[in-house]
Amino acid sequence: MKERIEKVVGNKANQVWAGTFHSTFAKILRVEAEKIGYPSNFTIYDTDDTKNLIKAVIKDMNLSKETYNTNAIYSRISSAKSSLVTPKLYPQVQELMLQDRANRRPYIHEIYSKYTARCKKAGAMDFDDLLFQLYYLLHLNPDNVLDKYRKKFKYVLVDEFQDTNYLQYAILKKLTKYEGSKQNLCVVGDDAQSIYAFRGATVDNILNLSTDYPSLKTFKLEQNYRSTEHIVQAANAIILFNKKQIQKKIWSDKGKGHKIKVIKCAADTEEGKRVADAIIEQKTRLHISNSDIAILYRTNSQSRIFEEYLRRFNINYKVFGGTSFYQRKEIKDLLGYLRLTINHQDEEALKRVINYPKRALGKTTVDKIAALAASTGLTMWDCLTQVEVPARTKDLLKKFKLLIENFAQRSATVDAYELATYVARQSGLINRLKADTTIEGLGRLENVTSLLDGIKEFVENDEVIEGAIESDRGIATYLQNIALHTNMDEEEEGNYVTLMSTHSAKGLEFKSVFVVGLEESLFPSFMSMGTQAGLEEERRLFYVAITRAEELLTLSFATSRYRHGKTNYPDPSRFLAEIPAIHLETTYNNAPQAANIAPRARVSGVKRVRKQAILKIDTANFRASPASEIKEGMKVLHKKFGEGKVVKIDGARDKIATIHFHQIDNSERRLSLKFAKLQILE
DNA sequence: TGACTGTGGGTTTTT
DNA sequence: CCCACAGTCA
Repeated sequence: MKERIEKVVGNKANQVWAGTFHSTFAKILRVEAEKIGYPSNFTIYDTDDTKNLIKAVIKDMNLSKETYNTNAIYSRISSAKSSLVTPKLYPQVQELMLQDRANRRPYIHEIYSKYTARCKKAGAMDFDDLLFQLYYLLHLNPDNVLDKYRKKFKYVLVDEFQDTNYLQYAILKKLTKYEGSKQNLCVVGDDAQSIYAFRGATVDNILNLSTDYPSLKTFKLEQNYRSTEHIVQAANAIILFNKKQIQKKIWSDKGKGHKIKVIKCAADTEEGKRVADAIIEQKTRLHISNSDIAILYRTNSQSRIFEEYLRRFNINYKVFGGTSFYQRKEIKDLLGYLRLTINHQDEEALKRVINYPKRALGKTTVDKIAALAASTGLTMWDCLTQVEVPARTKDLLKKFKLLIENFAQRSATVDAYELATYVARQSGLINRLKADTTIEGLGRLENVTSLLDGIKEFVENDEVIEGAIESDRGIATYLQNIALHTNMDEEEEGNYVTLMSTHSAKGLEFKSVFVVGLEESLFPSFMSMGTQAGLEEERRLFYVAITRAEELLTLSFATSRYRHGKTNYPDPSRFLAEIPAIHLETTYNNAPQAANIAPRARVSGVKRVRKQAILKIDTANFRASPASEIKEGMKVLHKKFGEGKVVKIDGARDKIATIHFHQIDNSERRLSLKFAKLQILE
């Protein structure tokens, strides 16, 4: 998105804040947190941290973990927050209390309340807090912070508006709807593509818009510029099966195009092979390249089979989403140390690293600390030296505390990369990993190394973000970035087939799309098939999936599938039967006919916007020159942007150089000389 | 304290 | 099938 903006307005794009709701608000909170009683270096709890903390609270309250299922409680708390129900308010909302009582879980409000207190004590916000706390910041309006952001964001644009929830909309209203506001709000959305109801998104936000903004102007975008007619019409036909929808007729003038192909397979493994076969065929007969192809599936675990065959066929691919890099144990361990270093109160981080690598501080000791913390109201960190334990353990605890304090001291003087490297070594993590010489062990060590590389890259990114409140390269900002990292961030230059979940594919497009695993219970998922609303959301998801295709759409299903240790024999998805036969190349019940794709029919289309090429620069011979020697008119070399000419230098103390880089995209970039590593060429 | 073993349960999508 | 967790024993 930022790259597209830059193409239109040039370098000024730097001044635009563009990001997810979560990342944008986290950026604000990083500056304003202290106004609402959080430290500015607050931790962001991810789903694992959140669930672990909920588990701990349930245990502390001596409630049965069968009745109080962690996932159920989490979603209860999350939706309460997303509807602006505070822990205090919760017991007063009859509807919620009645539901809880009906489910025999009357103590949810207490868990919610204790959970919230623990987060606050730990200086931590969960994903929902980034919205919730921001709302309260604007609502309580200390130091007239509301005015500051209203002035700052004179124009607000929201994409994929159908996926916003009540709370996000409430925040938007705070920012754009007030006495004297120009109400410069522009939203783009499609109710047919609403696929996040499970996390609180509501189409009501679209419907309420004209009430909240009476001068609203609506523009219907009914022309599809992406796909050919068979695909568009099939999509139209499918969405008609939903009762709840805003009427519209999408059309395309890109010609009939290819019909939709359906592949029937005897087994999930065969599906992998047949899809790989079809990809080879498209590549050779239609000259489609890897980067024009995507395989979309309902669940991330389906990727494995396709990976296997793509590898076997030597087709380059990249899997997005799933268990992300940042969720791997070894990565979370190192991040845990870093989190604890910048925020000692972070309980989840402390529990994670206190005995890893082994320091003889096991369950008994940790339980004692946790109990003391619960009874005194102190944080676990403070209890490290207070808890009553044998003298030997006392020493070990002291040593651990000193270790972390040493990291913290060091963080004041070195950059994030040096700190992380130091922590990785001094904590014993590296040695522990090195001791494991299995293939997996080597992989884990490699992961840690590439995490360190990532931090290095982050530190060396010296471009000035204008209009940003801070352009911070500290470890706190780094941790925030990765906590809110989306899998779009992983997109990189290269000619690979894309493998991702249908959810992740929203907003993207490919010449050729394979939607796989079209079986009852899988797509639609058995989790949502039961209710009309659930089923309609699955159908919208299918709608999203097939409308990613520009020219070629292939659907596949298997009649037997191995899942959770058992072989299942699913029926084909009902969605297949909802596609009018006229758009299908073959009826999937019959044996496949010979493909009627005209040979050498070259596929055309707009090239997808890709990340700009990264210059290959000989980093081995790169030697940064001292900032003080950089003068206007000099020719300099930058590790990422290549050669450039210093156009001008502004500022007295914090000097900012405007440099014209001709190798990368012929643009001017403003770099802070405080951070910039430039080598003087002449 | 920590390694080891067996049991049992869940099982989707994402910030 | 895979993971988490409880219980056992040195």
